[in-house]
Amino acid sequence: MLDIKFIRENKDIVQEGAKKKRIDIDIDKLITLDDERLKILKEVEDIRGEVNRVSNDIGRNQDQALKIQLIEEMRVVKEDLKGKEEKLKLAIEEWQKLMIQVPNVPDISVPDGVDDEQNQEVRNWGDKKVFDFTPKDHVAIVEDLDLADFGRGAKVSGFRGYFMKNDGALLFFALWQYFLDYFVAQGYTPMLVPSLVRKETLFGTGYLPQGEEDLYKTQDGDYLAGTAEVAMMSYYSGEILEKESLPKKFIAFSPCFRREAGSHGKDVKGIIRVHEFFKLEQIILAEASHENSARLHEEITAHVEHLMQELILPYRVVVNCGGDLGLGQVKKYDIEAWMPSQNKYRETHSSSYFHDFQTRRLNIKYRDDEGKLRYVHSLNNTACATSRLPAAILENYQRADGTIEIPLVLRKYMGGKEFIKKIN
RNA sequence: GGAGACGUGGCUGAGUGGUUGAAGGCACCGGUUUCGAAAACCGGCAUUGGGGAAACCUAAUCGUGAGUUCAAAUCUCACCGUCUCCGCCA
Repeated sequence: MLDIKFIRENKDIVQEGAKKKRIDIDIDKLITLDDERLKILKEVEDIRGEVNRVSNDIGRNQDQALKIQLIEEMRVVKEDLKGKEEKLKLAIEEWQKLMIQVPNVPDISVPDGVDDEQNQEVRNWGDKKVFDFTPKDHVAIVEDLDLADFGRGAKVSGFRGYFMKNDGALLFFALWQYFLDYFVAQGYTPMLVPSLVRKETLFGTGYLPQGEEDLYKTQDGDYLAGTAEVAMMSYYSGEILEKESLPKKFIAFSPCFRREAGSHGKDVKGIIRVHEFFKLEQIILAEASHENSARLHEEITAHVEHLMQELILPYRVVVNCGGDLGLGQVKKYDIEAWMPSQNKYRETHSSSYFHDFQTRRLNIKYRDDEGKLRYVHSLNNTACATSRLPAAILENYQRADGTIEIPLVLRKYMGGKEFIKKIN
């Protein structure tokens, strides 16, 4: 959600921003609605003022006859007020409907483009490994080494269901622990957060109302979140934070649920695209400064790049084009790991910042140096998404004999083991 | 699932129909005092919208939303949440 004042004062910027995001919205119409809203609001407030004044007179007056006369007068005025209040309510509803559709303005550095095809590579790291054999895809690897079970996964959980087992399961645990250790050492607060969340949290983070079809919903009207960001961002909703406590940095772990509606044909095998996975997510709440947000954005991206380098996984960073940005995002980088079997990079991390788009909806504020209440800025980036990251590791670390070399930094989390082999 | 209690400002806590945006306390800010500090004393101190250059004026806000009334923190209803007890489960 943007500030209506900001929208009014920067009409063209907001309209251009929406266009860049390929979102169809009429800002002029919104402003006309806002004019209407303010006009009716003024009328309603004037009448309320009169009612307040006269009511106070009635309370103080001892003259019974006059009292009765004033009460009668007010009764008539109230009739008029009722009609106007009804009009105001409708005007606000229509206004709000449009307000929540107004996207945040993308940063000037965001390239123009329709979808992820037009995302631009910013940099890449690592040599794509040259295999002297035909590398297997991660599906074949996990099946050959008995690291996952998709057949029984589907039997038990349905389409895209999976079990991780043996060293496949241990690899997940190793990655979580490795990433967690790193972020805790960086001063991040470790959190285990709920996946089962209330509707308001998804509105606040901008996943609703637009993303309804991608979310699982319970019979009680709650939802299963697709990321720990949802619960973590809502953690401080409605609160006023101490400026000295900012930036707050969290490394939050949770199961993640995604319906993947509309992508039925994509990645139908394996653990690249699943309905349920686990993720460590970086979430930051910071003071309201664009420079600060932009700096932190680079920082949360750099953390992941550092870890990818430690894992020796070739990757590239792309800056997402306007059309590939979410409603609230100002700018987003995707970090994509090299997948040898597909001969292309695949997204493993998504790093974005929002300014106060989320916190305005969630009502998270702090008091600045002048004592003024301001909405904090929010940012988030994937830290470690299992399953995608282990899939990349398995493919990049496979050997001719079918075994997997365990990345050096993960060995201590896997009992010192160097290779993943088939257990007989 | 059943029964009950409760939800007031940054915190605490009064307030059951009429200048109550809300007493008192804590915290915070300014001042007096002091060599300096503490203590004490004096003063200030909610948010949001609208108008205004400003002083200031005005409307709304006591969990949320409806309702009763000339007038609601206060009465009614629904919802959300918290707590206590019982039941169920671990």
